Amino acid sequence: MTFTQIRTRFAPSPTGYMHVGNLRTALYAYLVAKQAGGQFLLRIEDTDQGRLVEGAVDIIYDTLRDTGLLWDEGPDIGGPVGPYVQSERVHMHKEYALKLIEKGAAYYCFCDKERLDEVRAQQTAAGQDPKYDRHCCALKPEEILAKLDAGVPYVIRQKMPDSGSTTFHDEIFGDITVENTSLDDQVLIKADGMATYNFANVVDDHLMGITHVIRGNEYLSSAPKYNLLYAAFGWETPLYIHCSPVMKNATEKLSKRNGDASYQDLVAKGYLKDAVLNYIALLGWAPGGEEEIFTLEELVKAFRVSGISKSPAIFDILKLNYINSEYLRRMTPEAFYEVALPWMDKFIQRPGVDKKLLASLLQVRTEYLSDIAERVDFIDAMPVYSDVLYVNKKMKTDPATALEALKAVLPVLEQVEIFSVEALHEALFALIEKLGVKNGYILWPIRVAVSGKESTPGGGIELCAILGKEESLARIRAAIEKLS
RNA sequence: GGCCCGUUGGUCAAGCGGUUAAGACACCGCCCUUUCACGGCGGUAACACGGGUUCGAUUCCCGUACGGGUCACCA
Repeated sequence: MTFTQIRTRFAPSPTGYMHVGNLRTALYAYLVAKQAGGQFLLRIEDTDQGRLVEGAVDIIYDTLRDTGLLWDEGPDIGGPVGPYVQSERVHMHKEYALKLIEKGAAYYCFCDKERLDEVRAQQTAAGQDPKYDRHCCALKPEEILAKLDAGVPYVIRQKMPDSGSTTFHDEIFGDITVENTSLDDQVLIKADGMATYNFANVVDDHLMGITHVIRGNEYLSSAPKYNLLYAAFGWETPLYIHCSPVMKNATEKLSKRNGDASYQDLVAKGYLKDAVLNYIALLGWAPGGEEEIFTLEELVKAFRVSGISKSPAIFDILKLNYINSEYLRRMTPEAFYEVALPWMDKFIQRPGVDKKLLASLLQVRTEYLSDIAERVDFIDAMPVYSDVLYVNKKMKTDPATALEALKAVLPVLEQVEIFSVEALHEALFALIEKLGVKNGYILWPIRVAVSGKESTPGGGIELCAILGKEESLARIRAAIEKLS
């Protein structure tokens, strides 16, 4: 099968969570393909049967679908070059391994683990690099046949050149050259008949018409071996794009064990999926211009492989907060209300709270949805607070003036029928004018009296409107008593 | 340890032989404001180190240091 378009793939192994780094690799692969009008494929690499984790494939599907990284071909939807699950391609891998043996680029190996360990131990003790000693490479054809007939377990190894060097090109790192003698005769087909990743990915990428291989740079040092494989088959090598890892800090990669920055965790904390995707696109990639906020469609247009950086990037939750709050702020009030409602419901039990009003106040103050919790905690119950909160230099207030102000406020509020922002505003500003004082002289004490906090969503007027008449008056009376 | 790769402010990063070394986040200050936030304005802060090459190095080369990756019948 030949393809004329650009084809990329995301090829995760289903061994657990979807990390931010994985997701970024998927995103970059998607962008490279879509930008050129090509195809983005999903292939599940499950050749290590021992490490499979139940449900992991679903996490991959869900995450990709959730973020809009839709694949054109994959295990669930099929395609022209299936199957898309690596374990279902064993017969192809085996077939190609055999071809390699015919070409003299691979050979059977019957060494068992004990011998291998022993050889390794000796080499290490002698100060040499551990490397397969090619014990089975020297086997005569009849010896091989005899062992095969006898059912001796075997693997198939790639035969590396004895001399010279191999150069491969990476779009990010440039040309990298290694001495062939430093390459080990790696296993291509395992004793269980499955291909190793190192072999399967080469065969599958070729058979699937993959033109751009995008993956983490832990494969950088293996890449020369892949090129040797492509060369042995006489296949054209794909373009390589090896991405540096996303780090938790300067020395540790981001991982489930290290922290909580898996995609699922971030969404659970109330980060928007578009914001997460936007942020991770920026982690290790620089857009040409000043703009940093991109929809997926915009990323498709703006993305350039040349903008990917070589060095690892540290995941910065503060920057994610910023991106996320930017998304939140750009939403319509209605849309924000929709996403904020479940969180307000979760943290507010008091009936009668005007959540539309609250949402409008929360919209510019929220960084991620779960931080709504501490912003609204005063609604259900007055926190314990100190009277020093009444001290505000700019407003020229202190506990004494606050007591005075609240005593003046109470009768005025008692006269207000409906606690709407408009009605409260009118009544209180009339009082302010009558008294000839600064706004804050009256309003600051109200805020503290009804919330017990110095930072709240909205000022005293909004807070009273949210709490309603009965509760607001009760809190103000309690405050007067507390101050007296 | 061998091999491979990387290193610009606290973080993400632009830069690609001559620049006052962008921008964003964070931080600080000011303004606005019924606080915080938002918004506006301004500020602190960086080329890991040592040698070359060059009229001139953040940029090119070589070392050193630090960090990462890899040396599996894991991917």
